[in-house]
Amino acid sequence: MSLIHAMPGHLIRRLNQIAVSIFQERMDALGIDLTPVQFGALAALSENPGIDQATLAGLIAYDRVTIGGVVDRLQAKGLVARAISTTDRRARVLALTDAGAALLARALPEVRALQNDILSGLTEAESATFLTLATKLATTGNDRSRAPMKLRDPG
Amino acid sequence: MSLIHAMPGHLIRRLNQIAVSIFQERMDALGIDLTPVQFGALAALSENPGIDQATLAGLIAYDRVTIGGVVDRLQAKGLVARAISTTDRRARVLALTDAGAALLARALPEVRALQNDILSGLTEAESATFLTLATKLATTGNDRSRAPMKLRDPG
DNA sequence: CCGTTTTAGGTAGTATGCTAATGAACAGCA
DNA sequence: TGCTGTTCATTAGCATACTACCTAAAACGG
Repeated sequence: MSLIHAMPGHLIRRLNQIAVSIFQERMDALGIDLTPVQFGALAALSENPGIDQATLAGLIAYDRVTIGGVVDRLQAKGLVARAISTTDRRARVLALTDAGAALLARALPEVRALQNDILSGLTEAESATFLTLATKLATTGNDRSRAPMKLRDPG
Repeated sequence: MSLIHAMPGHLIRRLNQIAVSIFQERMDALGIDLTPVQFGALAALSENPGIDQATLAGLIAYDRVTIGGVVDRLQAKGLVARAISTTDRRARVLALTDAGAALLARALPEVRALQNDILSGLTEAESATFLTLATKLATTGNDRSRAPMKLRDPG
């Protein structure tokens, strides 16, 4: 094989390409109009209703500019409600609408199932190992990313 | 942790984000104006001069539309020469310019070095395991991607 | 209370990464 | 030869993902 095919960077890029493709394929088959990123935002909002955009971005490690567009589209689809915070007029408070919660409930088991699909090339043991190592990499490398993950209540 | 943080899809997305960030950081420090994608294209062209865009896309698993824009920018920077094929007037024959070859030569050792940086959270043994599993995943999942890798001379 | 700094969100611009559709050209076959 | 199907590249459009910069507003220090 050639220069780049064995490079971790290229391999990771390929894995992401494959994972996104599997996600979209399954959602299309179900008639659910959600991207991986949009699903992530809905899932995070479901567990943390009432947070603002910056907090949401930190929870799922999205860029703060990117999250604006994502929320725009989720709002346009009627899945997320966005309101100016009563305690901080800069902030936009987010929450799932009923339609958003319903769509998430429909998508969630499918997304869970499709995660196994992403790892279908590996055995059970290999999958567990891969997840362990990937988690370790994502954790130790978190600060290297331009949009690091930030959990709430760091106290 | 929450719903999505343990999902392979999200983890892989994070790894890609981190890997791209490390790449850009290093290239910026060196004053080299190259994205990971552009570097991949240069590396593939270095080993396969004279191929057309579709072949290049297949070699490094880029979408065929995407490769057009990538080549546009590489050409604008004077790194790649693009000419209409003499044997197939649809095709665009690509090759590195001298400047492209020189820049690749300068970038290559740095990119090799930075791959270790991407895996710096893992031990030697863990890195080897991760690479083995990632390669297996990328290989078995290749056809699931919208832009599968296609090697030349499938005979 | 006032001035400085930080933070939330936005715009503009660039680069990937995809779909759908189009035009041009090639390849195969009756 | 001519018809059909395929392939190469491009365009338009959409969705991430980032930088740099901007405004408004909050937080902090004296």
